[in-house]
Amino acid sequence: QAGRIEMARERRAIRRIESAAARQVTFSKRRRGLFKKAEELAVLCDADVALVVFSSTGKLSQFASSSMNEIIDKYSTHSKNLGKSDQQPAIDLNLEHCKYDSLNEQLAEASLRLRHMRGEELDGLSVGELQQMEKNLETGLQRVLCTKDRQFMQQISDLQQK
Amino acid sequence: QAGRIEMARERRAIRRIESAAARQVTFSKRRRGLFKKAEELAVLCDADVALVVFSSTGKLSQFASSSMNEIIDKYSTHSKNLGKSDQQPAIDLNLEHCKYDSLNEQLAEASLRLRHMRGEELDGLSVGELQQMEKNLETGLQRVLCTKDRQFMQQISDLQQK
DNA sequence: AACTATTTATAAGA
DNA sequence: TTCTTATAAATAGTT
Repeated sequence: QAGRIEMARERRAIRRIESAAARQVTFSKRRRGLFKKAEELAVLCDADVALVVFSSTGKLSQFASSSMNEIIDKYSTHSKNLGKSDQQPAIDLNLEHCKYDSLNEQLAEASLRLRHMRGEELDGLSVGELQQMEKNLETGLQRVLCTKDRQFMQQISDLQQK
Repeated sequence: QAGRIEMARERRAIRRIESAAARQVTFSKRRRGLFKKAEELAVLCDADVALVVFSSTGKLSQFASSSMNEIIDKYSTHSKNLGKSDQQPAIDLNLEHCKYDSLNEQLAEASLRLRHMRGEELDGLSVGELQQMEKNLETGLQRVLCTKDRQFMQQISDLQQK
């Protein structure tokens, strides 16, 4: 019985189903079963249950006996208080939402700075900003030159050792 | 059949179990089953599954096929992008998710490039890459200097007109 | 915790 | 996807 799972007709080991079609069919069936069980547990036992499933194609399904955000918050608090903090700092949903919004802004800002560094789209900048960039570019250039020289010398001494 | 659930010996309606003792026993049994099913779905169908359960006494159990925080993160992103409709999965969830992922990658890449331009974290770079950067920096510097000069001259001619 | 009668879940096929 | 059906698994009540 070990290594076997619920089945019918034939027994199937618990391993990734290779055929994408069969995997999809099984996913459909089992997902329905899992969600049903989740809800039943919540109702019968007065438990708070949250279930999030992403299919292998990235499609989301979810169930929450109360509010998903509430449960996640509760989970975060709980795991934070355990000190054990499984991974990252506990998840603050609001923080996460902001993250997505600000990601776009940060990326826009970073790529604008990069274009500036390449000397593009400089027209809107003030003289002070241009001077600051000049300073940054000169510093960067010096460091790149130093690093390049160091690498050349390293290569030379490597060759001399042979 | 409606309103009935998996059972044995006797059928039981899906309602909160009043007796605390019986509720606790059922909770134990069903929780085990639910977690098993969750894991099986994840393995068989290559799905990402997160399950959080609080018992009626407030005790936490959890299962996550990968990292709980990662899944919650993913969920947050999705539901954020879904806007109000927090039930039905949207058709382009996958697209949204990819977008978020790639946003992070792009931002990471952009900020690394910026640090390189400032002469930081150069040690991993090849001589060829360093030479390319040197060229870019010099070009950028030239353009910044030209723009700065142009702005100075503009200021002077502005003053002369007054 | 273990048992077991019975109901569900589900794999395969249509 | 849905239906059917044979069979495995889950589980309610009991011990």
